Amino acid sequence: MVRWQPGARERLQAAALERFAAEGFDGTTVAEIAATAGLTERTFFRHFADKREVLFAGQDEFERLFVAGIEDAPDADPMTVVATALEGATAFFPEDRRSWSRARQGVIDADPGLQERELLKLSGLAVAMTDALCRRGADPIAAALAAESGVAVFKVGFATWIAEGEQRPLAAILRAVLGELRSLLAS
Amino acid sequence: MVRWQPGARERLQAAALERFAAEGFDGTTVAEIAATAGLTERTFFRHFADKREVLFAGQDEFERLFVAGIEDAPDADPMTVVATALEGATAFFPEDRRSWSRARQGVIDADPGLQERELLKLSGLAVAMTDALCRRGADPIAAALAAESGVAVFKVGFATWIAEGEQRPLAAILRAVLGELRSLLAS
DNA sequence: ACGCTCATGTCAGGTACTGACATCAGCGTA
DNA sequence: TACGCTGATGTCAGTACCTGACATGAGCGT
Repeated sequence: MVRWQPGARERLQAAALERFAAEGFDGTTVAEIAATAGLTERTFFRHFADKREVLFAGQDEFERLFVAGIEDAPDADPMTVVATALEGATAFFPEDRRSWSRARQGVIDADPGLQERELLKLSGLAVAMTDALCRRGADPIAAALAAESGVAVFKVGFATWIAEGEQRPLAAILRAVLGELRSLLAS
Repeated sequence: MVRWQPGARERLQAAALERFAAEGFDGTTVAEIAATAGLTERTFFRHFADKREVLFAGQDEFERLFVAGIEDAPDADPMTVVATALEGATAFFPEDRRSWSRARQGVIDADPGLQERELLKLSGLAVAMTDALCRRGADPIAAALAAESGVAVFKVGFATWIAEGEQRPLAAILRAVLGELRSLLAS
């Protein structure tokens, strides 16, 4: 007889998303999530730094993918490098994740606290990209602007991707949004 | 003999910034801040929705200034309109606020929780700008990108403004940063 | 003198989060 | 087999954030 079942972390994540979607983020206590996963509150906090973080595990991997995309891109100006990395990062969001992403985003959009956390993650992404660009020799201001622009394109593109009725894959959307941004700033 | 001194809100804000700078955000309790201001914890929460918010009161006014700048701008493409609004919003940060802004930013940069809140405020700013641009008839995607770009320029410019040794006024810096962004995306 | 308003105080309570210590299955090793 | 180590989990106590309900009392109009 095992004392504890494996996959505690994943069970907690699944339980949290389910409960948040049903009762709302504020309407769900950590103790409830843990109980749903067959664990205790204390164990939840051993797996996740705080209640919000349970929805954002895996972001590190996404960030690493993005940074790797920058490091591996062929020599070019910062914005083109970012565009290349943007392309590569879409591998993190294959088609079969679209409806799951929609559900998760719905939960986040319903709570300012979760939005804060998402913005912090995206900001961390921009910082990591900026650093990676600087390591390639880019000017710091140019690197920061390119990274922030890349994140802005991703935000707008991702929102479009999970919008009702949207059919295009994320990569195609990101290309279109980036094109729009370029023409916007050409004036 | 008065039962309570006026300016409770301002006293709380001053006490909070002082304590945060000295003991750190986490190392300061709301009860301490309130006591420093000669009030109780409960009163603190009547003035500010949560502990973080005490550092961000006044952001609404800044946002209104920004939106007004967009509404009053002469007819032009979205990015030019945003550039005009950016110009006008610098009135919120006159020279004599620079060192105060530096101190406040130092406190924020030292705590992830405060960074989250700052990002949420900036995101709210971008949303308000997007809406204002849409009301002027801009395309939603173009409006969102212009607003996000404007906020990115402001972030980078503001960080430069409060950097050690920087002399230029904010407006001049923002013009330069925007120029840099334009040339970055021209390729 | 009366009552209204409104900022504040007081108190009880819920929830997030943390530190310290206990438990116990699995596993290697003597 | 017996022993002890490891590591995930449980238990418990405690702090701080935040909220709802109710009390207080100065200022003000009537």
